[in-house]
Amino acid sequence: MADVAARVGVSKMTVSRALNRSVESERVTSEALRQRILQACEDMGYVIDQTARTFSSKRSGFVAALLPSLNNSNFSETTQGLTEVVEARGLQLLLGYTDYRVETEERLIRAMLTRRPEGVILTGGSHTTAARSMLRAAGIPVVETWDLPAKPIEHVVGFSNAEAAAVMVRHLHAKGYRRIAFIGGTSNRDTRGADRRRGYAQAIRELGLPDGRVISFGQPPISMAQGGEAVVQLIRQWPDVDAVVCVSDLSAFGALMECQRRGWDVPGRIAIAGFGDFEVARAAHPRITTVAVNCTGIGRAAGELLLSAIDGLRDGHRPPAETVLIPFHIEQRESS
Amino acid sequence: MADVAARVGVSKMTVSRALNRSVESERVTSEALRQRILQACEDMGYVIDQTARTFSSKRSGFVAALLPSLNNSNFSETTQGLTEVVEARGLQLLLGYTDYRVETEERLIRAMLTRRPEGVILTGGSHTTAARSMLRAAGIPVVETWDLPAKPIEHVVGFSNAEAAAVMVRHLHAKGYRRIAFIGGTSNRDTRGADRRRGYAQAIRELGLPDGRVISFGQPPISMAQGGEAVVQLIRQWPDVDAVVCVSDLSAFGALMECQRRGWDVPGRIAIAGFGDFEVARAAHPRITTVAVNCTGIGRAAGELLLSAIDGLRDGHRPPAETVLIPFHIEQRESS
DNA sequence: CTGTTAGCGCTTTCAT
DNA sequence: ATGAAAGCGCTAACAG
Repeated sequence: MADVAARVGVSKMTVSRALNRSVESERVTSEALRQRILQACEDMGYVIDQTARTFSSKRSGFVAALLPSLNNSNFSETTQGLTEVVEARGLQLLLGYTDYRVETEERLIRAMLTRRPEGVILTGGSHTTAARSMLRAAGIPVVETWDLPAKPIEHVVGFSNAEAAAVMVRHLHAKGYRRIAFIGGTSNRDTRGADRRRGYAQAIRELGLPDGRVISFGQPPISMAQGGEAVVQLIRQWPDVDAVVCVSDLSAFGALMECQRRGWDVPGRIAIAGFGDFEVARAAHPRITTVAVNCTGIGRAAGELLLSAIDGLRDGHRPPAETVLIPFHIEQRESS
Repeated sequence: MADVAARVGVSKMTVSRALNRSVESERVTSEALRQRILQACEDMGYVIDQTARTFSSKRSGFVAALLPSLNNSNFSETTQGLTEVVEARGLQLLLGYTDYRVETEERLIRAMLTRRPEGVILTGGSHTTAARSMLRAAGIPVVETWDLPAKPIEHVVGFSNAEAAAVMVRHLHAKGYRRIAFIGGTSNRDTRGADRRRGYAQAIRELGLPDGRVISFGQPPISMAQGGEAVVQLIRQWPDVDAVVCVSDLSAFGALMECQRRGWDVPGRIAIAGFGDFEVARAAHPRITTVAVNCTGIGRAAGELLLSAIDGLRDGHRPPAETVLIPFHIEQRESS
């Protein structure tokens, strides 16, 4: 930077300001001078050292987003929306994936925080105590997504997974189904999955339908193959079942394919519903009834919430914690 | 750090060394003292400032990996393998996604480089000139994966996509199919897809089969829905076709479902083959014949190559560029 | 094995 | 609008 300054005939400070003009909107250098400086940087192949900048200014220029999985069209779309919003503001998005494990999430949060992100986006509302306190201590804005945690860390953009599953049960009930089962994972590692099961169970009770028809199969997130195995077990255990709500479209799809393999008509023998409106649910034959969420919208809203919180913090105040509800709806398709 | 040092009654430097003992394997402080220091850090709630550490030491402690998509089980598995290897060495993996666009990749590389990663993992062998020169200038190890670029940047872990597609064509030919088509995207944005098409075309020529039966449909990576539309167009255009190789399992699956919707028997009316051995190919009914690659193996090999290059660089020498070939094989299933 | 000294490249702060 | 000086928190290098 000193070399560039020398070449243009100004001080390091002026170069620094010219380079940061784009980030801050304050006008500092004359546009002509600024262009000369930028040109000189280009000519000399100079790029600012972000590590020194971060170190000195306490602003890292990045935001961390933690995803449970890198193989999920829902989270992928959310990330897309997040990227749009955050990069438009000149912040970089750095991703990590937790593999649906809170311990991994904790490790990642710790690692990310040492790099001083300006904000953190989490997926879900379930975190270790250590993770919570680290985030609190860091004093940076946090947004939890895809969930409606009972005790949010700060901001939230999501919906009630329990309510969504309940709505699906009521929908199937309205279509005339009466012996409605649920397929999900064995543990509560995927807390959104556990919430959906809870919502299912409650709706069943409220409607006075025969309950307890729950197949738990495999470590979440359960796979297509596990969905297939689960539906076989389901029909063996409760032969009278006429519909099944699956914890996700992936297991729903696995169940659907297994039914076809065994010659069980869907929805004639059994109706199948999924969750998430994954691509596979739209493409399958028959197309799978599912709960559709505006995934990109979650990302955008989370990004905007985070940005305004970051802005607030820079201006010295902390905006109050906000919760943005994202609507969902049932996509009624051929599988029910 | 000074406070911790004061409390333990040593110098800052000793604290620094104790904290870095875990990373470097050199033994510096006595274990007892080290434990006391670590305890003091814990008690005082002190965590090292990674940004200062990075700034001072020129070691960021992270490796950047760029993925084309966050919704692809192949890349997800590769990342899993990469994570294992890289984190075992105390390096953090920071992810970015390019959306299959070289311009986005270039922007990401620029942004990552300002944070001084110790190495970079790229997907594919196609990059902008600017990206290549930035990476070269950065002087850090680079590994390209999932491809066999003609002019690699440095290290490579991959296989020939063209050859893999050719092997699939020969496999179908051996099974008796003669009028074999190809479904892929319209542009060369997905270069691995373009390579596969090239391999297909060459194998067709070498076998003396009727050629030109290529449907290009939509911007890559082409979706399930587009695979479905493409197969309809294919059968309309060349009604004599008896098999189709799809650029990926996703489009193969879309084609398969569309055939079922229209009552075209698979593989009776038309055989369908995919690429990648995605979960959906194993779960579909009928199961989809595909090219299976050891995805996790690619990630592990890439990570190991990168680590040894980083080690070499720390010891002051640059290990010669290496290319690791990853084997692939045909999974013959029910769709052909 | 431990301490001392001197920065790393930038921005903050305070002048002008 | 621009410049000069003073660090940010840590580690490299060297000395003991």
